[in-house]
Amino acid sequence: MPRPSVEAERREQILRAACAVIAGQGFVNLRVSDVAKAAGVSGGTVHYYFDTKRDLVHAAYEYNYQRSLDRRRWMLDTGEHPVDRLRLVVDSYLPDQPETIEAWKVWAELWSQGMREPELRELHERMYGDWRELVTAIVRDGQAAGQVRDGDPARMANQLIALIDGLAWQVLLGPSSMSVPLMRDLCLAFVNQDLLR
Amino acid sequence: MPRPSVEAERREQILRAACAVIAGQGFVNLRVSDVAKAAGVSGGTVHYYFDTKRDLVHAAYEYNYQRSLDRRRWMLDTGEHPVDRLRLVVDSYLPDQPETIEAWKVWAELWSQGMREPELRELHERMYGDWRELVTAIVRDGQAAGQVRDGDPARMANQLIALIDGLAWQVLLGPSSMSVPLMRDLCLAFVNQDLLR
Amino acid sequence: MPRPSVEAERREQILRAACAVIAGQGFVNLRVSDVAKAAGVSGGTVHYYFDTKRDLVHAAYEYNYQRSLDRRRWMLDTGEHPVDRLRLVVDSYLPDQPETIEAWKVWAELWSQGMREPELRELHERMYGDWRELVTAIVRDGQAAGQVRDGDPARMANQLIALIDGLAWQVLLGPSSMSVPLMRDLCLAFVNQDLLR
Amino acid sequence: MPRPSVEAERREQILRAACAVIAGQGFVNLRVSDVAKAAGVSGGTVHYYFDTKRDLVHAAYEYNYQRSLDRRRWMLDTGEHPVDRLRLVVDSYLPDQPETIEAWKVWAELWSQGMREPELRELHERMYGDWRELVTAIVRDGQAAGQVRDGDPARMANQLIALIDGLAWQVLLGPSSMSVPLMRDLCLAFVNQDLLR
DNA sequence: GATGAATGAGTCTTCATTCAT
DNA sequence: AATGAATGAAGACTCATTCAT
Repeated sequence: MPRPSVEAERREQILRAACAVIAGQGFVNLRVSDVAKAAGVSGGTVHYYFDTKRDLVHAAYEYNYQRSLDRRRWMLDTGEHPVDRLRLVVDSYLPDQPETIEAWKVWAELWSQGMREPELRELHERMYGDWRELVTAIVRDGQAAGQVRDGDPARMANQLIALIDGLAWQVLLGPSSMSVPLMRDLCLAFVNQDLLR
Repeated sequence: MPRPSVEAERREQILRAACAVIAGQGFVNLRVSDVAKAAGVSGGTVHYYFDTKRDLVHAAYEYNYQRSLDRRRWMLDTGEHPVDRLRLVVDSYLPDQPETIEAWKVWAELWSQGMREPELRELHERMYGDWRELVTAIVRDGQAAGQVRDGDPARMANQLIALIDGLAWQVLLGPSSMSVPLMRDLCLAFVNQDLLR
Repeated sequence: MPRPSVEAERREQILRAACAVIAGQGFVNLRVSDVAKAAGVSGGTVHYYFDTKRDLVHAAYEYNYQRSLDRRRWMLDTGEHPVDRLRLVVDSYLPDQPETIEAWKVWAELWSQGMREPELRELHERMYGDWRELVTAIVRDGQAAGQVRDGDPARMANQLIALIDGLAWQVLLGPSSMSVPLMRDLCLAFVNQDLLR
Repeated sequence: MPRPSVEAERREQILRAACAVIAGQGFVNLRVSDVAKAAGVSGGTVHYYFDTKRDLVHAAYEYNYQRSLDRRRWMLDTGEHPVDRLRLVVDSYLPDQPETIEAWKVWAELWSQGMREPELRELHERMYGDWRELVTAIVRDGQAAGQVRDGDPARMANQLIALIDGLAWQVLLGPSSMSVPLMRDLCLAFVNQDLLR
């Protein structure tokens, strides 16, 4: 009697481990045996689920993205005003929780690798495009509600996102030079000054 | 009578090659034999100048930074008004020339690795701190000249830098989604809207 | 159901090969690929069982010692008179069989390396101490049986062992100058003259 | 005006350094650059005097032997009675002075390598033969003087030498288990008991 | 005579991948 | 479905040796 797919569960367990390892030691230092150990399975098992290291890592990037999205999906459906949703975007992006930090680090690895590998670049463009669209939509909603200035919503979204990204890197690389509260402050200041009417 | 030591020259030749390789294929895929080939020397020679691959790469990051700095040093000494200097900052940072793109990619690798290796993090903090200081100084000059708004110049510099960084990543990762002209436009818009009086 | 772990067996197979290689070409010329070839496994496999060349060689020295001990253990339990047991010691130590010669050569390498490496020195001291103790015990038995002269048994044992060692080196280094029968003769003469009552 | 052979002097300086390095870290770990550094010359210079590492090391063994011989030559010409000369042999062989210890260690390396390399084996046989002959001559003198027992002087010399060698190894490898005074004691006891009339 | 920059062959070691069980 | 023993290709690093100066 086949158990209701142990496979799906095991697969996710491995992907979770892979994200933790990527965040912890970076893709450069990732050995599939590390992932195996972190997942509590044998090296052979990892290859049972993922043909190559490459497949494993790509799947992990995808998984990391989906998880991030799931964590933020409520933001979209919340009844909050668009302006508040914009602020939630900022807050939800702050690398201040273990979860968020891990996600950020995995994301950062994808960026780094995406510069070289076309396939990863595509993956990234898809994900980043979604994200851009999501923020753009909020801006557009804000304009419709008369809370956000006129202007190309895509431009505004891009500026906000870039600001967040740039500051997040600063936080990840030098908490002493750029703290999470300061990052938050600078982002919200931008929202107030440049986006709100 | 010692020959006019060829060491400094050869060392730089190797570092130049290392930067090219890092930019071209990333640190992950860098083999010291690649650097050797790019520099037109033997693998042994690379190790004659750099004990380990690690040393080589760290020195390359440092070299990349110094070169970037040298390329921009004129900006500091130019007689331009502070406002124009701010615009030069933006322009000089655009990943639009082979040179700048290479520098950006190497810089990006350093960020990625800096997240894991304390020594590289320190290197990065030193460099990034310099850069932050440089932009802050221009903002301060602008305020003194009555061209730039009041407000904490460090905050303003951080915002501008973060915006540039975030957009540069977008350009490097997806020229189709974010072009250099658009990046320039968004940065200058920020300067006009948020920094200028 | 785990296979009846093949590890112990394979490990020994590799150690056997390592001893053969050490005896055949010396530690200086030992490449782990030689050991692999001699053991009929891949180079990777050797490293699967021994992290480093160093570990491999140390384990081989230990193995060589244990094997020597096993080969001689019967001497201890034999019902022979102590005097005959002393003669057996001499005989069992003669480098006259392929087996004994190999053991001697490995032992000699350990001596040589033991002069530099503290860890090997310790290993040697432990082994050599055992051996010294073993011979001392026989001498003591001989004294109890009234067959061996009075005197410090440890002194006597040390003299006999040193004589054997010194002569064995001569045999190994110059069979033409020192033959096995002559070595035997000189050792037994010492036993008769200096140890027996 | 050619200086009266700087070469011979420089050559010896290098050989002295080579012996020190061999004694200090063993042949296995000897790099010719180590010898160069110890001699205070460049690596190139070592090769100017010795074509290959092999040549260098062989010459060092030879040099070590000659130096040992020079140090002991007075023993042969001394007016002492043969019996006292035998005791001098023992004393001069004790590894108790930095000089003697170094010589012993180099000698030990030669033994170790001699087991594999025919050329070194020959070198060793020549040296060891000399030494054997020297001790044999003293024994023979002693017999002629009526101080030493009858019997084959070569046998006696071989026993004494082997005893010395075996004990010297014990001292070099484990000063805690075999001290120089004890070594001396055991050797002299052998001389008294077995050689003297 | 002496130097030290340059070389490249030689090895250890790592690790993704395979596969018998 | 899972294991882990075994593999072998890949790559960092060492070091004896060469040679232009």
